[in-house]
Amino acid sequence: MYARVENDTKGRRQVFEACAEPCAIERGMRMIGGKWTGSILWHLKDGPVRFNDLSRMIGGASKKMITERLRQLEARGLVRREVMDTAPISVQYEITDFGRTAIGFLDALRAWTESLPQDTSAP
Amino acid sequence: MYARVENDTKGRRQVFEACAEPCAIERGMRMIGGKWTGSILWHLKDGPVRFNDLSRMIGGASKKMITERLRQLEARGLVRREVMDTAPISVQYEITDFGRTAIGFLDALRAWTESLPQDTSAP
DNA sequence: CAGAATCCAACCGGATACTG
DNA sequence: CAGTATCCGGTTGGATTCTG
Repeated sequence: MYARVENDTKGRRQVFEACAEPCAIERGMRMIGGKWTGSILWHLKDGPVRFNDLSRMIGGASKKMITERLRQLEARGLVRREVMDTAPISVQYEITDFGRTAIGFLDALRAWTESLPQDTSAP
Repeated sequence: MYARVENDTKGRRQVFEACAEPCAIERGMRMIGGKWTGSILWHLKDGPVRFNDLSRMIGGASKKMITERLRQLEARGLVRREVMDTAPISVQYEITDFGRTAIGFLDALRAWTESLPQDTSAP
């Protein structure tokens, strides 16, 4: 089981892939290398965050993207979604223990990127 | 200097970006998270490899993609291209010292991916 | 051998508007 | 607040053909 094909509400074909790539590097990249995926995981590392807060933390990504990536991370077991019974409604996203196993790698990546010469920004 | 815009031979707009993303995770991902980029770097870690050999090592990627990614890695200083004076012509790609600084976390990624349950493949 | 050129369908992702 | 739905232009990347 490596690729899952479903139809969305309008019957359009949607492909979810766990990646059939034999190279571990490549599979890993497709697991957490998607646009915004790493950032989301990173911003969840210190505790649960609500949807709109996450949206604000990751400036540049549209809500659509954030939602898509969160759903993907949830399906892969890296993130947990929890609906709080408040008014107005609020939803919390939390990194799972499994998700946390990826933080080490992400931190190595962060360190590497920040060490680059043309780099003068904050994480 | 973060985005460079050029026109190709047919005057079509081409955008090369060093990524203006303020988040280091995100920038890093765009630096080495492109499709096949990590794999290429990984397969160069043990010494110079020729174009077609690389192509064969990374089954699934078209020559077009390999070429594109190699050019990108070269432009970013992670890889060196060397034309050997032989007949027929042969070209070697070699990882630079700078490129080698990325191998650490690529290996962390590999280890993480291989530890995943549904994983039964070789790198 | 090591690409470059061209074509084109599929996918991506931002903008916008709407909802319970 | 936390999304969903829809539109749509731009980009991606595979297939194919050609070349020095």
